[in-house]
Amino acid sequence: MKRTGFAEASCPVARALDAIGDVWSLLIVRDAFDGLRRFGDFQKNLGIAKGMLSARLHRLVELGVLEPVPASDGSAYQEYALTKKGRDLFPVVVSLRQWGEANLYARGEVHSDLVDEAGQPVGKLVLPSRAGRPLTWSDTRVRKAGARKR
Amino acid sequence: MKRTGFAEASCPVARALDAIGDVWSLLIVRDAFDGLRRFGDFQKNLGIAKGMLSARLHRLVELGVLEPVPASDGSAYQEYALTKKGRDLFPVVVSLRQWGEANLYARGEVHSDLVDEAGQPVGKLVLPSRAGRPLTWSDTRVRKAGARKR
DNA sequence: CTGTCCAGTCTTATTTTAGGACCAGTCTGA
DNA sequence: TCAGACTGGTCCTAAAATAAGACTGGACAG
Repeated sequence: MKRTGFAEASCPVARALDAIGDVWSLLIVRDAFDGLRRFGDFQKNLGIAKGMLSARLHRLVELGVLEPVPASDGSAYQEYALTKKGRDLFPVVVSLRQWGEANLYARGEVHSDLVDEAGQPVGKLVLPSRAGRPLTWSDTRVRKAGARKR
Repeated sequence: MKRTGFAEASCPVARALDAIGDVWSLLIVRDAFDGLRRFGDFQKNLGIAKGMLSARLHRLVELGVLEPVPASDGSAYQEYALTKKGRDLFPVVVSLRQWGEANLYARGEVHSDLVDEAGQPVGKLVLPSRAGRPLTWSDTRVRKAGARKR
């Protein structure tokens, strides 16, 4: 029997990880946010094995994160564009980036930066309460759904 | 020769994924936010193989995401508590949760919810510009560091 | 046409993971 | 107090995922 994974979990975190919780998928999405669209561009940029890339792209298309579109330069080739569902991953990529920046670099070590149109570094992600007050981990808790599995 | 992974990448997203970009690590962290602290509790709740859990916990400790602390109930056993670095992962877990909620559930399907102390559902994560204006994916770009690898 | 580029598929070797069996200290209650 | 259960692992094996590269067939440029 096949292992189900977490695709049916009642916890959205588990489901999300089941869908895109591997290194390559998220790196592909990150590159897509940077404007990459072609198989060869992803492959070159990531150094990923072609079979892996092929499988990941197909899975992301199947999930509705990417969609195949005709090449923007008029050639007969194909490109992969982020869908709405894919663009919705923006906060995921940004949160990983901010955690990495804050916790994984030695002082003085350089890294790429996320900036706005004016070239200004962006602020930190904020989780607002319904009333607009910023919340931290200690201000929140998870209210479980009825189901047993998480 | 050993594969280096992305531990030295100049892109913080790649480094972050190299550190905690696997399903189990993030589920463990999610459970830690829910208050779980003991080996057996994680094991029961996740249904993870003990060897895997052991390896993951040790890695998270080594990374400084968790730290081993004496059991809070006075017994001789050990617990694992989130460090500052671990608590910094809060936005990562929340962003995954929100993406999952919005994109992975059929209408009417129930899931657990993140609520504040008053029991109110929380708002969506917001990325503010330095000036405080909310930014979306199309308002930002990545400014590369000097290095070649990403 | 010919050679090169693009976007894959297929194959094989290696690494990782899942699932259990096993084990040594800790605690509990009869 | 000591038998049995609980805790927190380690170790083994089988199965699955991944890396690396050879191979392929259509697109395109000269």
